[in-house]
Amino acid sequence: MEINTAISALGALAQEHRLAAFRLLVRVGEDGMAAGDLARSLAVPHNTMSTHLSVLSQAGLITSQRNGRSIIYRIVPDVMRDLLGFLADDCCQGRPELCGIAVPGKTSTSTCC
Amino acid sequence: MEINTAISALGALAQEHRLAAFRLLVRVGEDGMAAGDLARSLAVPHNTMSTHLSVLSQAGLITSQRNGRSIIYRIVPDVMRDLLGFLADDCCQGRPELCGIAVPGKTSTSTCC
DNA sequence: TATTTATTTCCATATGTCTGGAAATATCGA
DNA sequence: TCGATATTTCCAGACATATGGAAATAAATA
Repeated sequence: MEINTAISALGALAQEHRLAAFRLLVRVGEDGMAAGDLARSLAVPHNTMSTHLSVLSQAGLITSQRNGRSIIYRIVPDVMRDLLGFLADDCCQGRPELCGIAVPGKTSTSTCC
Repeated sequence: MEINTAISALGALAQEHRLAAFRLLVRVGEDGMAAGDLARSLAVPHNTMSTHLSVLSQAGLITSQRNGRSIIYRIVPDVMRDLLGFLADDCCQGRPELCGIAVPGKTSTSTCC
């Protein structure tokens, strides 16, 4: 993962409503959720939520797809996985105990280190 | 990890110079690094770097300790580990394949799920 | 076509962040 | 005590972000 990709993903998640929306989308999985339902669920005005969703979208963390009058948002699993891998990467260069996570399929071994 | 802790940690890392400083501190490990050395290494003015270090510090990601004229900064491994766990948490509630990481010691099993 | 529903875009305001010059504080060595 | 070194704090300008009212766009339905 490129450093600028990581920065915009971290920045996108570093906001109360966006983090909440992202976590909700993660939980609902590939069914996704309409913009209006997200706004209602999180008690955020629709236009404000729309702005936040576009930030998450531009960071590549979610995608949108029109379905009739609604626009369905879904997470992009790969980007989240890459971000976790990116954050874990450094500590695994020499000091695995600092990160304490394992990333399957990262290399030949079954841990990130 | 509390949600506000996560937000400030994410926000602290979502900036070019801070992310670079943090990653450098992760790489040097518990030896840590002086504020001036960090500024020089990353080609950032000392006062600007000082501000960034205080943001990382307030987010709990690093700590400081005076050593003579220098102030040594070190990462706080637990907070990084907690943040990774926090981000991984949601996707592991039902959709482990989305997160693709394992957090040892998370529960009784050896993976986060 | 007109109406309702769903969402986005436009816009202005308020607030927060990034930056670096200059001054203040702290420590060491002479 | 003085000067040099290391770092922080203060400050102000430039820029970016968050918010929500109002209008615009898009789609379904009658």
